[in-house]
Amino acid sequence: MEPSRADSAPDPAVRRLSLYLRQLETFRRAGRHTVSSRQLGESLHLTDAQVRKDLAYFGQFGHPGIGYGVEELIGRLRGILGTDRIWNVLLVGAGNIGRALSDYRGFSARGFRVAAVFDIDPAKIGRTLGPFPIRPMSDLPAVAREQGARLAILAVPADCAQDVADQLIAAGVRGLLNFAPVSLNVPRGVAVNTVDMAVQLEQLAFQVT
Amino acid sequence: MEPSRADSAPDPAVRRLSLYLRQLETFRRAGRHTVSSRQLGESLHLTDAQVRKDLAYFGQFGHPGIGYGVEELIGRLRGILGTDRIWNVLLVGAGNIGRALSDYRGFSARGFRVAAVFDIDPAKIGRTLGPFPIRPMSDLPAVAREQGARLAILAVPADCAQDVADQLIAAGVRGLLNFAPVSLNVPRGVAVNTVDMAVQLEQLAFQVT
DNA sequence: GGATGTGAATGCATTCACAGCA
DNA sequence: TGCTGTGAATGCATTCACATCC
Repeated sequence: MEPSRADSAPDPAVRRLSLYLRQLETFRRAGRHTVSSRQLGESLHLTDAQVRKDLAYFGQFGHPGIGYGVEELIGRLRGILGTDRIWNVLLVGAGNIGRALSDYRGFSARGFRVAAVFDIDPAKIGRTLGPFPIRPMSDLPAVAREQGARLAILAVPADCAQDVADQLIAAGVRGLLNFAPVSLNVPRGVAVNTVDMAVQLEQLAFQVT
Repeated sequence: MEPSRADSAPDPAVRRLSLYLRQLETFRRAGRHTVSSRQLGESLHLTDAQVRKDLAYFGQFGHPGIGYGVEELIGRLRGILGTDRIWNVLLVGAGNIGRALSDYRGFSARGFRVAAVFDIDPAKIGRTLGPFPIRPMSDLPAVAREQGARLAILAVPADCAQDVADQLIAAGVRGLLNFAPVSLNVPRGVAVNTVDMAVQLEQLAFQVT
């Protein structure tokens, strides 16, 4: 039995998969060909057992006595996460955060391509954000279909985030990366990931106090 | 016994405290004076028991038969998180993300003030980022001391993040909000919170696949 | 020796269910 | 009746420890 995708891996394990991939790419840049669970773990402040267990949920990728092949494991993890192909991502919100994300190099380096930029503010329509024309929300259904976009980034003010989310979902988007400080309501089958910067700072304030 | 701060609350509970605070402020804007654990939980997709247990780690804030006083609980949570006063935050990195964060309204609304902006690139020194002069890293120790800054935001490229982190810690910073896609090594007593945008998208890609 | 993969044991967070109070 | 606070029970993730293989 060698599931290319786990039947039921713990959620935290899936989150760490991304970190393993990121770290493996660093090892590869450093010219390493093989890495042990202990080394991979130490670089991320995790135990070796944790690393092995996480990877084992998804298959048998290691070589006893040797460790894991860096190149090999990168390929496996990409396959599991689904980033062995390019994802077109829609970006809504041409404000400060939208601008920063529209040409964030970290996205393209990891298989994500911002495909189009939208805004709800009529005053911004027709202007550009870097190389992107800012499009009205009315273009959304057509563009989403053309680009086959299943992911979107929400970089709009809190008070219109739910409304925009609804429109994105109606246009076929299945995963939302939300930068508005609100808890979104979405139907089953749609994934949401909210990044609230103020919450992040609050957590630090608590720990530092 | 009524600990204003829990002796040992689960980490996940502390993270949710920030969400409760955010949601309570929304309830307050809506004019509500009281809220039950069930209502607070539903708005965040949590169970009522979870809400009560989380809050109970920190004290007895509720009124049986009534619920929680919105204004009262906001004050308590601010006190626990340490955001009942203004935090001066240093920002390093005057690129796209740094620019977006330097005037993110969500920070000031929640008790955080960007106090100064730094960059390692000599070409940027002396220029401005919005209202902030971009300062050289050599100014860091003095500014950190003057402002009493214990928190900092790292918005620099991955390959210099560790170096900048070391300098910030040497300057007395105790909490780092890191936007570089790397795992930072810090001494005990320093808190790190890494936000990796590509990792966030990867998680969505996995769930959507 | 050096490393993986994995059942068993541990530890921790969530949920349950109810006593107690308004 | 409505709601909180909390011990007890459950469920889930992590860690341990070892059989297995290079």
